Amino acid sequence: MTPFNSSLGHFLAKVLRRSLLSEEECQAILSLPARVEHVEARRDFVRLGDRNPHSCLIVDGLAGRFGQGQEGNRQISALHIPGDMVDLHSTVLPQARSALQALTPTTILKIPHAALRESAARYPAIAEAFWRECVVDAAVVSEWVVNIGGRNAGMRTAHLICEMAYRYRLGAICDQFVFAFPATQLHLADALGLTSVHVNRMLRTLDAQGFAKIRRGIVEVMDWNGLSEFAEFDPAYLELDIARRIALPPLCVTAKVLVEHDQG
Amino acid sequence: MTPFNSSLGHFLAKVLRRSLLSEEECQAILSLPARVEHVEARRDFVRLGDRNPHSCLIVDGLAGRFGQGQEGNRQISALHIPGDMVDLHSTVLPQARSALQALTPTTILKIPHAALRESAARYPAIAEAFWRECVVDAAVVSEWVVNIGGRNAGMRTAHLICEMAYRYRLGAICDQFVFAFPATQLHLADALGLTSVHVNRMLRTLDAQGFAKIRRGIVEVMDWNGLSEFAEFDPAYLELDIARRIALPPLCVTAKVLVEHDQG
DNA sequence: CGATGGCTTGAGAGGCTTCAATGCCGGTGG
DNA sequence: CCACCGGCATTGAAGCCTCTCAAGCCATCG
Repeated sequence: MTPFNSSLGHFLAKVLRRSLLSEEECQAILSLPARVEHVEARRDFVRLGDRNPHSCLIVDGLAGRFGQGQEGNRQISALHIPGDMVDLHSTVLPQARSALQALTPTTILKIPHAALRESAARYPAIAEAFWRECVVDAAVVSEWVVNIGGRNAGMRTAHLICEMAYRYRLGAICDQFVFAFPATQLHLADALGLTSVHVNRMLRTLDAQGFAKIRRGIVEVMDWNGLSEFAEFDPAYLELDIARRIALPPLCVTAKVLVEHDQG
Repeated sequence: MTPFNSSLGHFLAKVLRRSLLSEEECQAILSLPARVEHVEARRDFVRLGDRNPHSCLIVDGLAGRFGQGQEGNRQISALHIPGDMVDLHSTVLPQARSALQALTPTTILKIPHAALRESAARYPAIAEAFWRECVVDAAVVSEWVVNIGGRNAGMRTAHLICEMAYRYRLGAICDQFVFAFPATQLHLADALGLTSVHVNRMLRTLDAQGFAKIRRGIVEVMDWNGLSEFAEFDPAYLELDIARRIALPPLCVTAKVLVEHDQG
């Protein structure tokens, strides 16, 4: 199994939490053609206005979506972690309305729109799954509006930490844990609509309250209950367990396929 | 032609600016089954967590999407005007993650998911068009993040006015014009992440600068160039003219159908 | 060892909120 | 027809949250 397919497996794993696919449909996703590319930190791999013939899947690293705005005061409107298809929407809307930048050295997989469209056309369930992925992404952005518009700096920061924890760990949360999240305080500031100075102060507060701390790209959650309550965090919007809630045919058939390819 | 279809025509008009559909596909949309419903001001017609079997199209009035948050400090994450299918995403993600509330007395059209899914299944172009509508909605929300997180109160307010002007007039903008936008200053405050007191001051400033004023739900733009430059407004994200830019087969065939039904 | 990038901390300024009071307008009931 | 009432707009004053500016620190790396 090539490394391509194991990355696609990571993507498929997320998709399968939200959509039920047959073994054949899973195979179709796993065998999508793709080209690996490495992007150094601070470089845009999608620029505003670009019309690329492919979507990008994050294999490794961290990427930010920068909304159309002035150069000064850059605002990040989404953060993308490994397994995220950052660009899936470009399949139906090719012209990029926001830039995508690697925040750390990042590996991406470029998947041709033609191939995505082909598998969507051939398997309606895949088309629906892709559509649903876009809808979930939108729900996350929508929650960012609530977060930035409706909460103060401390809660905002805590909420973002909660979201990233939940996404990195695919919902597997206990009271204390650690995870890698290589964003700088400047990145956090751009994502939260704050200054890096103030983000710093909020992080020190969260640490002092015993909730969580960040050191060199490693987040250490010391009190998940306290943190998530303080942030008013409700993970429902991340929709990481819909397939189970929709509960049509059982997930095990497709899960088998997934495991094979993850270990490959 | 029933009033149902003329409302669907308004929706179709927006869709056709972004997607190219055959005459038959337009017909399929126009003949979607639907039920009219009137919602009084301040009432939720979709509550958090609801699993409705239909999507809602705004026929008349104004609706707001309220993100999941505490009751105090309500944050609006989207505003929806006549012709908007506020709920299209619920076709693939039935459980509502945000409440929808009528801000003024509002008329909606409830369109069964079953019918939407059926037409999407039968006409792949319709599935793609629906998917694209969701993606455009997401782009708008994304721009709200940039607006709220990255601009100060004055620019924020101006930017929202620009966006609503552009959406109400479907991009047909001249230097001076008037349009109805029945949001109160409290609604604007909830949408902008400000207090109504401060929104009021910003509106008075915009008026004093000769840009625009709002009186009793009527926006009067006195200097579009000044206003949109002040707000750093770039309408590209609203994607109101993609079909023309994509420019595959000409639009005239479908446009004819549309006009017939709009006048019906 | 200097250069670089990120983190930390302080002091002062200012943008926005909070609290509070008044005015305006349309709707309603006597 | 008029008085009252409720929701919204407007304005002022005080205070806090966050920004700005600035400096110093620490780790990493060539």
